[in-house]
Amino acid sequence: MSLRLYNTLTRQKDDLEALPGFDPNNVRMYVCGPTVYDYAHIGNARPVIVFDVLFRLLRHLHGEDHVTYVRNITDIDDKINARAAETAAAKGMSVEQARVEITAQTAQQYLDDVTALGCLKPSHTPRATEYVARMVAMIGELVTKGFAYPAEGHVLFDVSKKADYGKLSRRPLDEMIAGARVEVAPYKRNPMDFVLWKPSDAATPGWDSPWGRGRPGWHIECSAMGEALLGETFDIHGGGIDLMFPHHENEIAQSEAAHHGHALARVWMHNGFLQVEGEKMAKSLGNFITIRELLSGWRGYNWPGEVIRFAMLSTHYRQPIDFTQSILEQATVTLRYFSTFGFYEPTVGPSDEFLDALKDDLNTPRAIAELHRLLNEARGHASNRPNEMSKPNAMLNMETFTAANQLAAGLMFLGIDIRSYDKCWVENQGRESIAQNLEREVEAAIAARAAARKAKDFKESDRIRDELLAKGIVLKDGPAGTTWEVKR
RNA sequence: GGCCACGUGGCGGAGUGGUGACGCAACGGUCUGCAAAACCGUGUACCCCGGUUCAAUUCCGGGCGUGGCCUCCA
Repeated sequence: MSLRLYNTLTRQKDDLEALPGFDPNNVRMYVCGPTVYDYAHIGNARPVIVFDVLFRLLRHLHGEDHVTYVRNITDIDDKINARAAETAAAKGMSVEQARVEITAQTAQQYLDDVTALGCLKPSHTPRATEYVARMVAMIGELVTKGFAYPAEGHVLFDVSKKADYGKLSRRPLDEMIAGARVEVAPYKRNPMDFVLWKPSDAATPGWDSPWGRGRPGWHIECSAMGEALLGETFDIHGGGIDLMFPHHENEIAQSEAAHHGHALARVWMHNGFLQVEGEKMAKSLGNFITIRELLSGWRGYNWPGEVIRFAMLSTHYRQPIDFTQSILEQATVTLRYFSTFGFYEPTVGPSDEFLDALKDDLNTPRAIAELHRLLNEARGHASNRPNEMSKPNAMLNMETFTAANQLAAGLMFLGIDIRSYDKCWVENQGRESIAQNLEREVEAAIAARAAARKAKDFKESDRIRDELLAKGIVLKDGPAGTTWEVKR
């Protein structure tokens, strides 16, 4: 089965490998990365996780050396400048120094956060400021070719020169103009013309250009970085659905205009929007959740990255997702079950059904359903062998082995290393010391309880069990003896 | 105001022109000193109103609801 991806351009699932120009030895993907001025929030996490799974799938299908993934870092932007101006005033440094400091710091936080969510490092993480020269050159080409014009220190893209402008979002130009609520800047020829370059005053970070000192517009950054690292045409361009217009539309206009009309990307992918507890996430509503916050304490728990990631992948990427404490709790329970059989270093790949689900437009919920099937298979067989069930590190026979192995492989494929999961949770509960001595202590207590039970001293045995329960240890009496686990 | 998505059982969430996956929760049972776990089993859903069709949750139209974009917010 080949990889099919829903393409916003065609509004259907396209077979990636069948698209003209696709080269299996050079698969290229670009995803719009963060603007680094503050902690990334949970909404930012969605595309990162989704396209990380796609990155892993592409590497699996075509080989690690044949896939290039670019996720940019926008480190020049008016919000950053505003933040930098504040910091500069407070610390008595130049705005440019402050900008460099803020963006470096925030970019590192971002990387730490998404790493905690199990995301691989992209092949390249270019910073916009490193490509200003290329942006200036590209803007120059657009002016020369008649697609752009300078006006009052700005350079604007003339959308009327691009006949198919609007083809991604499928909104005709006249309709956009009619519906526009924005006040049109007087120097624009056409209300929908957008900025490629804008002037900077002395207090604002800027670069020299043929049109004076200034800074690039947002859209041109991605066009320049994509071209520099992936070439004129690449395979997949991803991002949140809110970026479809105008950002991605404008990227297409600029890049195609600069590249003799050659397509920018073969497939455009957009992940759905995220809400929190049924509402739009907004600072004003008080439901703004950063990744850092989830990891370090939200609603009383330090949610492991694996849990956040799994919760995110339990909904198909194009569907809207309602991010709630409840989905985190459900993900926690599920991963705990999986962990029973997921402790193996997989020696086989994921099952075919698992891979087929992912190859069908990244259908992670279906892939997860397959993991449940594998769990049941592993369990079903184990249940016939009471001595070997329940305990995480139990020995399995060959039948259960394959299922358990495929389960572990599937989880690893999704970027979830179940082996670190229980450890994570124990640490969350602040029981690090217990984690180290846990096994010995608990085993000793279980032995004492077993002796009490044998002597029919149930008062004592219950006391021991309650004592362990108070420490968060749940005992389970099975036909083959007592096992235990850490209660969440 | 214009354009566009989504609306599946108590919750999460696939999918389909014709017996509606899967998981959690619930319920019954086996087991058990009790409980939990495990195992077996059970029930419950396709927003509303029209239309097309032999047949619609699935296609079309309208409505309602939620959300997105049109304001360099993933």
